[in-house]
Amino acid sequence: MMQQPAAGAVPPQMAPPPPMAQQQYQYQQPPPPPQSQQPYMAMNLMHPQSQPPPVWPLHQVPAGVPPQQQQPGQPASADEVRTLWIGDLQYYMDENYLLSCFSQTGEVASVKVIRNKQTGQMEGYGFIEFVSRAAAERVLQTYNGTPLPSGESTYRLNWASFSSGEKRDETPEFTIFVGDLAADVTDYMLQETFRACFPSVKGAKVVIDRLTGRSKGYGFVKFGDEAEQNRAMTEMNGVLCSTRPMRIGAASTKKTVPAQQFAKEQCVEMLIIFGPGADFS
DNA sequence: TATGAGCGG
Repeated sequence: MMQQPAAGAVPPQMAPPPPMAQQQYQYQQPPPPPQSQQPYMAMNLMHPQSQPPPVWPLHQVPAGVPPQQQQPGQPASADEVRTLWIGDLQYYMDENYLLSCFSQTGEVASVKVIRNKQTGQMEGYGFIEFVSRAAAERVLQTYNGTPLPSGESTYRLNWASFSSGEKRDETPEFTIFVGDLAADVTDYMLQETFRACFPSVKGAKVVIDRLTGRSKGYGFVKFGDEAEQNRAMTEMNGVLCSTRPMRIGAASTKKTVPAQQFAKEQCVEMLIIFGPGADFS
């Protein structure tokens, strides 16, 4: 059941990586694109009503890029899992924005950003359905961890769990806390600062104040390798990121501890469900 | 300033 997508295996036919991948760091804080001049609005996708529909149907996907050929042997079937979950979205990243991010693949079937039912405010995550599982897989492999067009954060993608059951990436990760960050440090800068020395870096997150949109001055870096995590704790402490030396600490609480801890939690859950006298033989 | 983490219909 633990079938992970092959890491790093990027199919050669994949469209060029996301728009900002070439621009390594953007040191100035890029303001959210104002509604009026967003490039992604130039897609004839404006809905006649004031509220955009929650899902853009396939036939409305911009015609700029012709859809890629279906992979031979991988036809889209009704039950095939082809939806990705996307997180870490900023408040202004709506369906149009997401669509523009992935439109160059020509393989987006629908896009949905989740909103609060009461307030209508976006919750910061959404779903992207592709025309095939292969297309979703390619996007997951090539986009995940790369900067969004805005440059301020990185794509956080995973298989959508509702329809996919086991597909979510549950590989272990080891997280550190990074404090004392300069105000202009982005997810991507933080990630690349560490990745230069530690290839197992899986991602980085600068914590943003949801109200002000500004950095709270601290963040987290995830490693795939525990030894690198430990090494980074000492070797990167005091190292400059942007204009200030970072202060590194252990990330507190759960979720840092993978496999073993997970198994333990499962056991506890079994105990709660079946009681201490249960016979599992 | 100092410890995120959000999976719908």
